[in-house]
Amino acid sequence: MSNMNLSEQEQIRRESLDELRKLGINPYPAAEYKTNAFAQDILDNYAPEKNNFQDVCLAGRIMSRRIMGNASFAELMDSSGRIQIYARRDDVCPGEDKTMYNTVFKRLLDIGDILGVKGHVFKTQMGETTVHVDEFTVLSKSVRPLPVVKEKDGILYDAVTDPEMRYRQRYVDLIVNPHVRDVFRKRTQIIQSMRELFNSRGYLEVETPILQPIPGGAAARPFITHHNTLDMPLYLRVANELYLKRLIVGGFEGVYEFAKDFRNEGMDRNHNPEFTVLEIYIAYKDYNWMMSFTEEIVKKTALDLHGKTEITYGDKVINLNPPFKRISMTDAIKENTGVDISDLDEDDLRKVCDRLSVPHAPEMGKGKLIDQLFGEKCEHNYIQPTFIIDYPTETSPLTKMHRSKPGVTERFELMINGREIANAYSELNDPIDQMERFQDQLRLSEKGDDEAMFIDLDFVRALEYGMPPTSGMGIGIDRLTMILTNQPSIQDVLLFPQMKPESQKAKVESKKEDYLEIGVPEEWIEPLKNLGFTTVTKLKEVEKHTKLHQDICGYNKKNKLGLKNPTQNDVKAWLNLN
RNA sequence: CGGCCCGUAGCUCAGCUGGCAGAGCACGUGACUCUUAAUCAUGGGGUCGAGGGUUCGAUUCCCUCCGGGCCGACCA
Repeated sequence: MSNMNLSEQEQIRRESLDELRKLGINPYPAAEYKTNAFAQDILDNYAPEKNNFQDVCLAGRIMSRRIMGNASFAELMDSSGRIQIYARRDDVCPGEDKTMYNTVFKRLLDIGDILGVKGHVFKTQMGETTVHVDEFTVLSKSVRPLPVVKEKDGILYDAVTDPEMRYRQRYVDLIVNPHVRDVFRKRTQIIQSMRELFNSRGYLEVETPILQPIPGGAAARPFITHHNTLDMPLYLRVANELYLKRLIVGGFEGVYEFAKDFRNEGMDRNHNPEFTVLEIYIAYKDYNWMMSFTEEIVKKTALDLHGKTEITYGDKVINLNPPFKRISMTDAIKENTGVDISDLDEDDLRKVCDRLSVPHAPEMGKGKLIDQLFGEKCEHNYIQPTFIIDYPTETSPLTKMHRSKPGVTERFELMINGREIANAYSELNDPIDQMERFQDQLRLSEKGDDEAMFIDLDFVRALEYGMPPTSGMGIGIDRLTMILTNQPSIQDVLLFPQMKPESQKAKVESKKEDYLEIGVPEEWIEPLKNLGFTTVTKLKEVEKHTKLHQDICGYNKKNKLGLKNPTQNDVKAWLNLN
């Protein structure tokens, strides 16, 4: 047994496990456990005068225990919430045999175990709604102690806050931090709200490739992988835009996808290597229509979630009630810096950047410089929802030229809390223009812009067959969820945020045979490993066999192993010091 | 990639100027039939993230590494 590596509490729980088995109780039963109640439903709806919930069966995890002599309390947590249970010896054990109460309930159960209970609901003298247990079933034994979080008057004591624990072991976070489950329920609800809206309009939810031969649709560094059979590189998608537009070419009027995208870039509180984007494309619409639709989407999700459009994010109050402010990028820069860039050329823009100490690089073109000015000086100021419209052509290669303003495209981004939440265009559907824009991107790429877009010739071919005028939009679901659930970091709205792997201590251990070969009796192998001599080599590095002998005898005594101590000469022989 | 901070019992955290490793909860044993951060008594539990250095002596000081957080850079 290598129980020596387990903590005391883990060992005790494993012993309880064995004891349960000896009592004929399977700690991991296979059978379905039919419940007929949830904790929250009981708490909300139990009324003594109605005499309801008198034959309930529920299942959940033991979260706390208050063990007394012949009666005990515990708290059971199911998916809906927590409820107190009350077990009395003579109710649980009506006959002579009191084992189920005295031994199983009081001694062998632990915080963290999954338990099923049958009984009736009552109110205690203290007024707490409680399930009086007539019968209980061990449904799953927990052999690893859970962090114990106590709570009184809504204040948590010893709450688990260590981010590493919370993100790496999200299952623990979800168990002991109930509000975390709420966040993820809300995340799903946000997506459901949108899906309802889209489906009610007859738009089609689709799935498009995640493994793409050309990572198109956005300017970003992709993850690359390799397909063995085809012997070719494949990329994890950075966007699904080009595929959805192919479907509009194919004749669907509205298509959407909740897509995981992947970008091989930095990680911080707003960026995770994989993230979720809703992209939606609708034929015969333009970006003006899409702005109104975006307002409707945001308003609906907020209302469905909170019943109001005014939300709190950190120390800010944000009102998501439409209409949202609309301002062109040029006007936004004027509003925030006082500089009118509408007639400036590339050199002038550089001077403006220098004057405002906005960093820029030689390979940046006019569009990039404008983008840079906006990003540095304007973006963070738009706390209330604001549409920034009419982006430079250079950085918008998939967007239709503006119908009346030269040099800009029909594109908008929605800013909330100073961050981009949505991005949309009147989609470029002129195949010849599209091909030229792709070639411009190629030139930028040759100039050193490593995030210029790849050319997708098949996409151009699709446009050549004719795509109806279309507007498309993408919403960053993670960021929207952050705002709607008041979470400061993207890691708080991702169930399993990306983390560096834990250092799995590469445990190189010598085999049993290796120890036997140098003369160590089998019974001493485990103790030696626990003393740190996990390999024969390490053992042989010992210089004083007398010291090792002392350690071994001491270990034997301390752990009450009752083994026969080796002689000094035995130990000397293992080390080959003769 | 740079700056700052953190890593000690299952969990939350103390540990001062280098001198036997601490508390609360949890856990074990005993008492207790409506408790609720249950209570009372009592006991056990540690590779102080890893490795190296200085020192008679390192959880503490120095260096390297690993992991995490915040801020910045990059990145829509």
